Amino acid sequence: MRRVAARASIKDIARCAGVSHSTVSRALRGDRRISAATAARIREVAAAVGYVPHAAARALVTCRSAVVGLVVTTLADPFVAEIVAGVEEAATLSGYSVLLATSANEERRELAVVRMLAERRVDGLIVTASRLGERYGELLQKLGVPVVLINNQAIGDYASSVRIDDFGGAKEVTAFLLSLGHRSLAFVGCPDRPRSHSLRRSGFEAACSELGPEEVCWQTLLPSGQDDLERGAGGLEMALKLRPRPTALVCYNDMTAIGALLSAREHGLNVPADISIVGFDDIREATFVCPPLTTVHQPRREMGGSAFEMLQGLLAGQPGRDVLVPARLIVRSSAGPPACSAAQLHDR
Amino acid sequence: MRRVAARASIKDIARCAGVSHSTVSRALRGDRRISAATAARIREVAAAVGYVPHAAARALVTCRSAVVGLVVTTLADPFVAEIVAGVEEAATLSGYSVLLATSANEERRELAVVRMLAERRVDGLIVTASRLGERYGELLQKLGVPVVLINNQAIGDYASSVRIDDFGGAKEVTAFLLSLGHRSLAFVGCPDRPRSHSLRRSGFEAACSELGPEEVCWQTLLPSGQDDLERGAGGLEMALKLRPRPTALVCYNDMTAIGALLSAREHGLNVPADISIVGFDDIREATFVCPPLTTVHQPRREMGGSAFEMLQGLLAGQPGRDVLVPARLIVRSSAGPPACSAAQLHDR
DNA sequence: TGCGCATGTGCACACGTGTGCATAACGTTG
DNA sequence: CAACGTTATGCACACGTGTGCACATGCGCA
Repeated sequence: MRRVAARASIKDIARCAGVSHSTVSRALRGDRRISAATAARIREVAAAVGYVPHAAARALVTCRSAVVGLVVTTLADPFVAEIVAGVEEAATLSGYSVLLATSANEERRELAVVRMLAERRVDGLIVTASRLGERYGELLQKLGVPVVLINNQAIGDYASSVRIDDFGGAKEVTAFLLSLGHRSLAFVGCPDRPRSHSLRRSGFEAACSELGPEEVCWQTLLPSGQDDLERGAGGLEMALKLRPRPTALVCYNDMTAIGALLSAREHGLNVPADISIVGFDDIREATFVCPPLTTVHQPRREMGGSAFEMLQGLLAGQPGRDVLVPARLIVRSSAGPPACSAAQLHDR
Repeated sequence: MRRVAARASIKDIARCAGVSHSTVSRALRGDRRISAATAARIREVAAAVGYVPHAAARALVTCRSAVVGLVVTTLADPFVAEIVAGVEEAATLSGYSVLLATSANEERRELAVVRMLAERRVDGLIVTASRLGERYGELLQKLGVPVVLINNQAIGDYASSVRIDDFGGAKEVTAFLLSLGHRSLAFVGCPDRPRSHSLRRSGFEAACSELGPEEVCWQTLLPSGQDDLERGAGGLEMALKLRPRPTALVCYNDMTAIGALLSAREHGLNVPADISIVGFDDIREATFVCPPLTTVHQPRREMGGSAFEMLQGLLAGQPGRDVLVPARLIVRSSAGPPACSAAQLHDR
């Protein structure tokens, strides 16, 4: 029971100021019942001894830790990292701290993570695009603490969540391609992420449907592959074999689009002259790839921020909501008008 | 004083099992003095009531929180994010949790961060490439807790730290360029980050010096600009005006190299045929840029991991060390042999 | 039987903070 | 002058866990 780090406590301050520790506690917390003179003296002593309140002790008695847990799949993904940045910023602004945990989509890690967060008695939880989201009901029960999901992939639950408008974004970028004159399009999908995949696909189809099947020809490709990059390359290969050959690819996300882009380059195709390729997410790489990617922007930082604010609302007793964040079209140069090329005419 | 979340405590278990709470505490912690039968019964009851230990209460009495603070400048930088991932992984493996804090290199934020970490009574602190590192002595005193610095930019202190071998990496990539036949080189620097800048520059110069000034011509460019991208572009502009014109640019980091690359493209120059460009860091963008960047790899994840292990060592009473992490040359296609072109001959 | 020892358990306190209630001092009013 | 309200403070307990020490029990041995 030896004390390792001997920091001044309110009892020490009380002794120095000649009052009881309760008076110190109240004075430092700004209780108006303490006389101005006493409060001033106490604050003076506190500053003199370098008093730093002990969060754990306070948490013990108040049953509030002022800590939120943030569970992500992996921080290696810059997409996730920016969401984390948004959460951290908003949390700090409200006097909360962020306990970071990585699930890596592994069952064992997830279990350990939940256990850790339970032991630390976090006030609330934010979970991004993880499998954990699927079992959020279980989570809620286990931790007994409000949970907010970001870009949750589980279909059909009605937790509090912040999601990008997958449908609207995909529809908008597809409409953009149609307005450029494209009449044969393909969607390169990613069934691993069921919810956003089906929503983006629906948005793609909705835009095409508005012109009608006699006017425009569209279909969905589901290439297999280890990661998005591979699937993108596979999507391009599949597209090249289609007749009529698509003049534009709407890819599930930017990494898929970049995969398709690199593969197109290998096939000696010029983007966008020979084929237009668009993505979704607007990751940093989209700017540097050549040509820069036309895509749909997700305001990741803001999404992290509003997730925290929603969590704060839940903690204050407000009901949960399902917030849809609008997506914004970013026009760069990977999409252009379809070349009325010999190849294309020939294909017909 | 109403309890919000009523969780079972060891006292509840004690009541159910008909023992004292001390016995429960000892049994759950594996104290051998408790008889096997009692311990088994207690564990059974604990599982039945869904007991979850209260980390804050334990921290209060043991004076150890099993939490480390991790201070970063910004998570928006994927470079930083991967270090965070490495720290988190190692910490979790050792039963520690990570409290994340962003300083944004702003004085006010830093103050708030330190205050927060002090209140939470973190056991130790890891600081990455921040201005905070410069005042680590002050930090140490204020928090009274071991600190490990990653890629610290402050020159001349001897804290525990993990650093990439800036000198060795820059020397290796420069030697590679020389081996390709380049004889006129420029280093595009970034004086904002004094320590790594001067070390990389020294590595560059050391490699060149080995061939000697009569054999090879080299110099350092210090373009101004808002960010690395701009400085890279500026570096290229400056290089184009030099006589003899450098055939290869060694850039402070990948973002600078990418800036130079994009600018070269705008000037109608072919990389690497007209000019070779290499970077440092091996960020993800380096793979996707066109042509893919030859660069020096920093094992960020591993560096985060060893920073945590060092911190654990400090907590166990081991002395601080200054670990230099070897950098590895990554050959891609932004560097090639210098064209013995008309332009170059003409310039002489 | 008395003594010493090993084993198992409980008592009581500690950690630092917050708060309901009692109380003391003081001023106001009937 | 007494009753009462207001203001300022302290007492005592609570939160959940860990641990030094005392103590009870049982066993072996002189």
